[in-house]
Amino acid sequence: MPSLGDNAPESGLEGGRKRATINDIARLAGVSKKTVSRVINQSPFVRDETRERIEAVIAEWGYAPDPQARGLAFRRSFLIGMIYDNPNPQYVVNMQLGLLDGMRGSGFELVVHPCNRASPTFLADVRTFVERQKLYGVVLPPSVSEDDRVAKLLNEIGCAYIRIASVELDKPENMIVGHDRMGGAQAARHILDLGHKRIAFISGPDSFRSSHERRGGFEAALAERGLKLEPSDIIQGAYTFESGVACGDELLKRTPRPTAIFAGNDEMAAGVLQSARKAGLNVPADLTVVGFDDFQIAQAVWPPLTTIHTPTREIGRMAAEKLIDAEGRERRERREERDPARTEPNLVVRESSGPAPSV
Amino acid sequence: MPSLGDNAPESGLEGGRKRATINDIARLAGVSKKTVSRVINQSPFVRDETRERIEAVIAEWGYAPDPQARGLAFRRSFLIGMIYDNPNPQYVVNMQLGLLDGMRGSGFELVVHPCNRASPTFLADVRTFVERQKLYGVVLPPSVSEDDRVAKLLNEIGCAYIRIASVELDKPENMIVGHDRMGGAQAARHILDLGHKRIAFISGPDSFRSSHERRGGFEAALAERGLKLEPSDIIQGAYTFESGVACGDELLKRTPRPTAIFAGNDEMAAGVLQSARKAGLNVPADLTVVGFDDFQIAQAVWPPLTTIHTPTREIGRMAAEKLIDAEGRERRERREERDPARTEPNLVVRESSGPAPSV
DNA sequence: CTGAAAGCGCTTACAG
DNA sequence: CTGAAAGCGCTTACAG
Repeated sequence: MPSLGDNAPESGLEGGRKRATINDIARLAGVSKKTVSRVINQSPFVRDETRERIEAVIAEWGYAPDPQARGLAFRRSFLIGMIYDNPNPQYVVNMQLGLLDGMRGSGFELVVHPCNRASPTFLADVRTFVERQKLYGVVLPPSVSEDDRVAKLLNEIGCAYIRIASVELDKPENMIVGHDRMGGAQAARHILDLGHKRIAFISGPDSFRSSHERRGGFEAALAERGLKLEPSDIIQGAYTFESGVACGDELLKRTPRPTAIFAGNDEMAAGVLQSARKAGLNVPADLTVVGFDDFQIAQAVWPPLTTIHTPTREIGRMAAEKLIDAEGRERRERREERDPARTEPNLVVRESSGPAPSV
Repeated sequence: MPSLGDNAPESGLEGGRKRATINDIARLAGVSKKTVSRVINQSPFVRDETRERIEAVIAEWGYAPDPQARGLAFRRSFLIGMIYDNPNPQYVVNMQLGLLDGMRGSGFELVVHPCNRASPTFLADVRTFVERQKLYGVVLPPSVSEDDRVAKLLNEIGCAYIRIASVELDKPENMIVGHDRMGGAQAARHILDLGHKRIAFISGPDSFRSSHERRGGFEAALAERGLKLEPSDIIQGAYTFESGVACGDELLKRTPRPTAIFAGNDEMAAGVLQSARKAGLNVPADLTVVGFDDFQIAQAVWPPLTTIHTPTREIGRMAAEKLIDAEGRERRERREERDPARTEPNLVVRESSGPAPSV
């Protein structure tokens, strides 16, 4: 067999002009195109000897089926959509990278679709997007994932989907569940281990499930050690830097002041740092601050934030694999790799947390 | 004409089961599908009366041509690729949003393709991506945009492309040129206006054109006021936070110390802030720090960074429009909107810059 | 296990 | 200005 590329069409006289089609392969292998189609689609109903001959021709010519033609015949494209409204760039990029990791070598491509859940045409837009592109499937990160109307729509139009969320909102085959609750508990234990008693929590917006889960885990772990947050110890932010500053201001003017603040995400924690600086407080000597997510901001800020690292990219990879595998693809082996621990959050201790001040 | 959606197929007995095809529209309008195709493709060779009749049927049934079928016949998809290796999440997300802005309503979709320019299979990968998906066109942000091999390849395989870069590297129709040079000059003038004399510059890596342009603009504006940077006043970073810390450490231990540092991007400027804090220096009293980009980090850091805002999203919008319009689409009107000033960088003064210390 | 026919939903020549 | 035929590169029934 000639080496690849030696007499591939690209190097011939008509260099790169035309790619081989299923008809070329069929002719060259002396079979019908239907049989070539069978080996492309891994049908078991092909004699080994025939399959090998066809595969050799395919390899020799560097043939790859046209996804557009295949899609037209299948009535379904080889496109996977990511429909999202998460405002954090790093989350978005990490999620995209993770999805791409899971899609690598599969022949699928990723189409990105930011959206606005508050728009009156939101659902119609999603529907148009999915139907017009005949999407193979879609991945929904929070908070789109938390919108049952979207899941209902997708079910109606028969589009495969994976919801990424911090609680099991749907059938297991449609879910990748994060462990925000566990992360909240890790934060609580860390703060408790440092000896803090006056502890406050800045939650994210109510509309995010993660917000409730992080809080729930935090409060549960506190309760395990006999500590209970008063309603006044819990204050609501918006997952933004500015809201972190505002909540910090509010909390730090109190008497007695909390000695530790757990913020629902890094941006708000960074805001608390800002607020503490304005108040002339020293972190971590006077105040411990713990964030959540471990995005870049956690390290760019001073002091660098102790935070809960969440494996966004890994979760994305699992979501894509689940979507693709769902249809009975190979690479079942990879399942082994899927160590659940890899999707668990973990505490990263940096310099914004320290022992409770001995008052 | 019945109102849209009233007796559209979705609401019929076979609710949502089947979308109208070109054949349905042709039959309903009493013409051949070729004529429907003509109105879809805005051919001038259709009698007005015929066109209106067809358009009415199209509107009534909410018909939209299948991009996959159209792509197969056209031998070209309605997909636009973004091929990039820029490591900054905010840049990537803003660029994606800008491209999407420019594509809105056009029927095109965005396929993202991060890549590694150092990979031995890099060019082959790009080629496979473009050819297999029969991409309508691709947008190349830096530093992929600066790779002439990519442009050459794209020309060879006849794929439309737009290079986004800080210098005119290609024919105008293939370029969106940023104004990094102007931004560098703005930084210089600001620092000069504050009375600084001992000024240092932290450049990005040599492999980024923006790095040279920002420096070039900075030095030129300095020269206009009779100031010249010594080679030792220029130090090279890597556009990363860590490199900013390292360069800051290096610069701040000198005697005499610079009173102002212009860093080639915000991340490095944030690093300098960190370094200054370690050295016990007060910003801006002892040291002025100016960044470039105006990404989120510029505001999260303390003190908030004076920096050069670059309109990444707007540039992305222009790139997408140029790619699509290039093929002779309508919306020429929009051209008017294209105020060149909107793509220019501009100085954002925050708290990291102040008058030169009176030593 | 393999193939000939028809079709997916469009467009490109080619006529008229 | 309009249309009938053939084709884009695949797959789905249906035979054998």
